[in-house]
Amino acid sequence: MPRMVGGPLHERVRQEITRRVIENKYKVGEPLPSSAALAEELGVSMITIRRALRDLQSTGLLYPIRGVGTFVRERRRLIRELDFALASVEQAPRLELESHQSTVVTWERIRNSALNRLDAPDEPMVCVRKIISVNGTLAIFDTSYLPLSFNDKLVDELGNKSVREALRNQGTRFRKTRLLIDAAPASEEAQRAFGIPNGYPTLRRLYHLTTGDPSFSVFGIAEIPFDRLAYAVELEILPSGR
Amino acid sequence: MPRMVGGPLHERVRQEITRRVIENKYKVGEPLPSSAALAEELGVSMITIRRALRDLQSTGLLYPIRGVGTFVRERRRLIRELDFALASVEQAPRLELESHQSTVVTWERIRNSALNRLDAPDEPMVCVRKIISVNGTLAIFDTSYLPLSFNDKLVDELGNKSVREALRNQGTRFRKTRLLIDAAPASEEAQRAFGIPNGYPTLRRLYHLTTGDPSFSVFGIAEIPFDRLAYAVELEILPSGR
DNA sequence: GAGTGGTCTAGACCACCCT
DNA sequence: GGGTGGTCTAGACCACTCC
Repeated sequence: MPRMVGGPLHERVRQEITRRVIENKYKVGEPLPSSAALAEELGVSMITIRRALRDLQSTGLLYPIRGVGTFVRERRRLIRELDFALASVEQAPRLELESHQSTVVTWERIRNSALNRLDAPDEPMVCVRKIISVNGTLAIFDTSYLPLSFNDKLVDELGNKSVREALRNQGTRFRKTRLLIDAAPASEEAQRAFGIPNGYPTLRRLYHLTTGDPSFSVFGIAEIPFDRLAYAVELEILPSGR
Repeated sequence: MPRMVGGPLHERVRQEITRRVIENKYKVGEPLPSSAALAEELGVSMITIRRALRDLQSTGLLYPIRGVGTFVRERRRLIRELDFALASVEQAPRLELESHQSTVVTWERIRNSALNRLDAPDEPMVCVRKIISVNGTLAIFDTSYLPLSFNDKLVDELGNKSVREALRNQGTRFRKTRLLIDAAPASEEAQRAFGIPNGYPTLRRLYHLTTGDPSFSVFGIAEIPFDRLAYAVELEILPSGR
């Protein structure tokens, strides 16, 4: 019954459902009508409904709970300064609550080929994987690689502090940070960590932290579901340009 | 026949096809076997094959050409300095070829709600939409809003130069730039512009350029398919922090 | 005309949740 | 038990490309 014109049926159904969400006919936290009900109401087959719903799940508008229903995802994105991670603790009081969860520490080579672009070495390193919540929302899946020998005290600290802080407590001082910011479909690990579907867009921050010692630098990737966080940057401008 | 264990069939098929692409069994520029051939070879229904192929299209690994076949997408991502757009023309010689295509200039309000986060005004402005190629690849879908009256010479310049350059030639000098960098599923406009499917991840740069005149500032969004471009940033570090 | 991918359909089975 | 979403199947039709 979506009287919208043009395009495949599943697309028109998708637009109709999107419209209803925007108009607040389908509200956050409440389930949509079931696929069967929607199929009957809109006069299309259930398969077409599922197709439309799945497309809307992969764009983050909806999420399914098996055996319960399909829900409207809440959407409010935090904004964080890109150099948030860089200012000293004293200078940039942490306005955002950040907690580090389910940290896993292993000993392995860098596998993620994206880090090649930062000239990451191909040697076994200490690998720290963790999920970071910001303001109570699971937001960041972080994998970092340290050129360290294991050290119980350090491993302990890595559990609940950031890598940067843990290393700072051990006397390491960083000099420079190189970042690559890009987007990518969620990795399989991120899909599991956040419960997001295949292909879900993520914002990534690839980092290379350097110290005075050229043999000691930290590499890593922070993977962030697109609906959780945005980075803010403020730049003064030289005379002109683009 | 994918003997991989666990998970739904379409997922195992997806992994099998991914493996073949990684191992270069399916090469860039050549078509994969047809859905029917894959269905027979792998011993699953064609529908399951199409499901796997569609998932791989939305992650950018494959792309379909109707009536011809499904192909492996070429993948090489350009890296650009985030402040590329900010340095003066003299100081940062443009290493990357950039061409501006199919520019459309209109008069409208800012519709994209993402720009609200940059405190964009709700008044009609000159809106410039264009597709920008970098090094010969369609890479950026740019929409910018200028608080201007129409001006034939300007509209002319907007056609083949960047907004910043065109305004510079009219005497405008920018002071500061606020940026938001995030990810998002491709907008419908970007889907059309780049021929990418619904839900395709994009990297976005939302910008607010300010001049000395508080009533004159430029807002805009640059939308970039995730496989085209990454932003590089280099930062000196204050004493410590995360 | 033969091959391709895209759409739409019906129907069956499963795993899961709630009551 | 009765609801939900998820998977997998078969089959038909269309639009398109290529020969």
